[in-house]
Amino acid sequence: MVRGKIEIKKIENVTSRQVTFSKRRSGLFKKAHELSVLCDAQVAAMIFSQKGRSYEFASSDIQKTIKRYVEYKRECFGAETHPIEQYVQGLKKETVTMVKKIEVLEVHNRKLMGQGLAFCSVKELQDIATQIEKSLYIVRSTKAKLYEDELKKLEAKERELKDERVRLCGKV
Amino acid sequence: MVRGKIEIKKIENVTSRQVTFSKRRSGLFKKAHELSVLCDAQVAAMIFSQKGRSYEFASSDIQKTIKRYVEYKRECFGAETHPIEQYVQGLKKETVTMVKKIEVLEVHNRKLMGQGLAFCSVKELQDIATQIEKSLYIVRSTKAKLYEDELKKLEAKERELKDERVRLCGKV
DNA sequence: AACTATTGATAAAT
DNA sequence: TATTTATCAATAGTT
Repeated sequence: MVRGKIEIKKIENVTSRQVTFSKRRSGLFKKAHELSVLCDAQVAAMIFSQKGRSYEFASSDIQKTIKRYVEYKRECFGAETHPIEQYVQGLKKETVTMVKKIEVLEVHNRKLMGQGLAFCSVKELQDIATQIEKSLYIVRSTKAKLYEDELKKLEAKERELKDERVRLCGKV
Repeated sequence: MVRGKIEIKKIENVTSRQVTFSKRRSGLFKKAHELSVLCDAQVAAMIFSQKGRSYEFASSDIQKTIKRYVEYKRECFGAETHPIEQYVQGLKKETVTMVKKIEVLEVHNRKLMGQGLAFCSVKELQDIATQIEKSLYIVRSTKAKLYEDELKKLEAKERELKDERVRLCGKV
């Protein structure tokens, strides 16, 4: 460009590279600014040095510019560029579904507990009563069965002990 | 800049502005590219025309560059710049809570329906039976009350009709 | 889209 | 890092 035009390839001399970086960086930002003013455009430029230092220029708020860019990209490539938002949408949907499910369960539960019956029709009350009667039958049967099983176990144990006693008496 | 230097302010002539936009845009991107190569830096530039058309340059993947920028910003300003992540965390937590709630409700529900009693103790079965008996009592009472109310309403109606008939007979 | 006169950018020197 | 200077690059206005 000057005093013997330079080749566009990495400047190996560190000092020289740093100087050039500083100069061209401000040059680029100046150009960016001029473009934004002259043509009434929104311009943003971001530069990261090797060392990770960050420099930026934005004709208006850079956050807005980036947001706008991202939105533009989404329009181009569809939703798949934004897994986070999709994920959030999914979570929200799931939440709504679960809230509904909880409501249904609670209502059902309350009815089975004999609560919130104020606005039930006779038919509904009959259905609930029938269900509860069935439940009661099952629970009682289960309890009875459990009793029976435990009783049998005890009887078996008793027999065992009796046999043991007989054997022991024989030995003595 | 040339043939009478120009002032840096919005070019009012539309054609002229469009031409300048096109020229300076490519100029800016060229400079951006040169900077990235010469100084081994990561450079990104985004331009939006008035019309909303988007142009971009990136020395490497622009998504990466933006991501890097955002990460850099977060480091500067702390987590509060990322309400989305917090929001997602909140949603997740809520989801977990609801899942647990649903499980509890379903288990309770099933027990009240006489299901999943296989591993209940006698004590538990007794408690469930008691609860169900109470429920049954409430439901039956409610139903009886409802019957009674309806019966009263019908009786009232009947009386009304009878009175009506007496009045009509008198007139005739 | 191409040209060109002129300003602007900047590499190297200081 | 800042200034200077000698060149090349960019580009406004013209064709």
